[in-house]
Amino acid sequence: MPELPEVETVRRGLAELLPGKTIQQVNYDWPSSFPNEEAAVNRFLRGATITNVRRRAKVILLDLSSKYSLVIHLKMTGQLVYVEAPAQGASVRFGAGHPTGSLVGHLPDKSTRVTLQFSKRAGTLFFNDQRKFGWMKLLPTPEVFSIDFFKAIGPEPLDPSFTAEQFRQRFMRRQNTSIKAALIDQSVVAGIGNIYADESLWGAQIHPATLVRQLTSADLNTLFAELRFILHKAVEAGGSTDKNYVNVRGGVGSYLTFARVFRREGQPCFRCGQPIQKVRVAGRGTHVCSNCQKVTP
DNA sequence: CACTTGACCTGTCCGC
DNA sequence: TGCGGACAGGTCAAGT
Repeated sequence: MPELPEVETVRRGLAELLPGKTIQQVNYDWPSSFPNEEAAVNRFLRGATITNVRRRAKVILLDLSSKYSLVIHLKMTGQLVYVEAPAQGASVRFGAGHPTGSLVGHLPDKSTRVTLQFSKRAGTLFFNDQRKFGWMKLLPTPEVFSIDFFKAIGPEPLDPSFTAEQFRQRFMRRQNTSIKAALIDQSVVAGIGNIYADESLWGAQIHPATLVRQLTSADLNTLFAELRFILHKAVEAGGSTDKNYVNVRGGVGSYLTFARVFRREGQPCFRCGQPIQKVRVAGRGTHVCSNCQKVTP
């Protein structure tokens, strides 16, 4: 569920909190969540100071003074939550900022996979991941972008130098698939998942099942503009909290209060008033107004 | 090569 | 109330 806006929100939160902090203690309980050799952890993570916090696609990079980086993918249910307390535990106001109120939780909990405790009582970072799809990998900083994951990742959609022309070009080799499948394909453009694919396709009035080859240049130009608008709006809102997503303080994102189709099945379309439908496209639950998002003939 | 499907996991919800 | 199954959807491996 964390897509570009959620991961960027987490990155910003970490960037305010972590640089200058030194990792004193590391605890982990699930191999696939933390696939690192004990020796490497001792040499390059314990005792290292965090120097920088970066993002590429849906991945967060914590650069370390050891010249290694902790590369983090949250996948579906990953959370990075910081508390100003030692690792033995602390209360967190989960859901803070949500209109229905907040829930006080305690960390670590049963979804905690990795705990990083900082020295000089500088707090604790918890990596929680209910479904265990996410991971934290320790890699030499100069080599992080050489791993298989990054080799096939497309450009950053919010990079100011990324143009509509380049955006259209990226779809050339995905002519025979649906526009939704192409949009969530990370090798075409980075960072887009189910929420912002549906939202931007509604904005561009394109039905998600439309084949790429059926779209005109004008359609793709509109989609490019809508996608950038939606992603900017979502970053501004601190992302979307559907089920699991929280920011580094346990608070929720508010984009879904602006959402036009996502999780609005049965409710009236803001453009034409017809009920939003939930269908299946590219193997994903897909929200669409079939009245005003026409399949291009 | 282009494209689709299943696996990885756990929690929630729905029908019986 | 419990129980099985569908569903949630990011990425990769294996399939057509």
